Amino acid sequence: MKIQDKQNNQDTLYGTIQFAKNAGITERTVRFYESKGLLQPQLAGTTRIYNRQDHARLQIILRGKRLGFSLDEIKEYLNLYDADTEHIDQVLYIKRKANERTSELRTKLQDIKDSLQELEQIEFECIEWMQNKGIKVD
Amino acid sequence: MKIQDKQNNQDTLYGTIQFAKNAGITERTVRFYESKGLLQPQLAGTTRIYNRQDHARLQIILRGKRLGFSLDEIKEYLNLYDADTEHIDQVLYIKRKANERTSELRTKLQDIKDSLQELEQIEFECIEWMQNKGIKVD
DNA sequence: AATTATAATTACGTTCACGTAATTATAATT
DNA sequence: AATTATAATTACGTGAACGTAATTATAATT
Repeated sequence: MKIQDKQNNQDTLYGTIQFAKNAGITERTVRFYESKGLLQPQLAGTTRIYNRQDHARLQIILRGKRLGFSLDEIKEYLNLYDADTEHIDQVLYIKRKANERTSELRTKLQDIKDSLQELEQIEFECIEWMQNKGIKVD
Repeated sequence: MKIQDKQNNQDTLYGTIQFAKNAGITERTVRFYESKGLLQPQLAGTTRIYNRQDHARLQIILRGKRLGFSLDEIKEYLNLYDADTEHIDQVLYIKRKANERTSELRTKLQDIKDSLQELEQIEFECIEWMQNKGIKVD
């Protein structure tokens, strides 16, 4: 038996409202993400049921947003996870896309390092300014 | 004499079009940034003249955009640079803002590290898949 | 000075990522 | 079965960040 058996593996389930609240976003946003194909919760009749996988997906979505990716880009990223790899073409495609994303992230990583360094410099100058004025610094 | 003397320090100057082209953005975007107070080029009559400082500012703007900051946030960030620090309140404010920005960047930094690790894992699985199929990998 | 080219100024349009109801449908409770 | 509560479905609105002209003004050239 596989580790992740979607049918038998019962975990905590949530409705749309709780699912949204747990992540600190609105119901509207959750529905919007589903409408864009980023989330595909199970249906109990007409009501949406979100499980832990859905939560994990949402976390990836929110992380992507924090990094400035568009929802379309995030969708592509999610596809790297749940792609059904039957043909070699699929696997190669995923590998290529993963590498592309890696490059983008490395750029952002460098951007952040640069920014952090500048901020450190700014803070240093502030402290220096205060020391020159004879002001005690914590 | 100060190192950076804006009047006497002559460097390469550009008009709006060239300035935009150099950065790989449109004229409209440059004007838009000025209208939002992110750029303040010198005026030769009615024509805008951009110098190296302006270019540096633009690079910071674009970097901020790559990291997903809004133009308003970027504007705040730019203010940390050219704030005229006369009063202690000003300096403390800048120091605090710099620290806030640092925190945000650390979060993004962690987000990126997590993402990079996941991508590495995905790539690994792709390679593994291909090896299992007996496919040569570069 | 008249013409041409360059730059600037309105001003309306657009896409993304939702917000904000209002309405409708379904589920739960009495 | 009727009522109440919960969830889902339209549908119009919004702010950010520009795009895309069209028009106007300024600068450069002849």
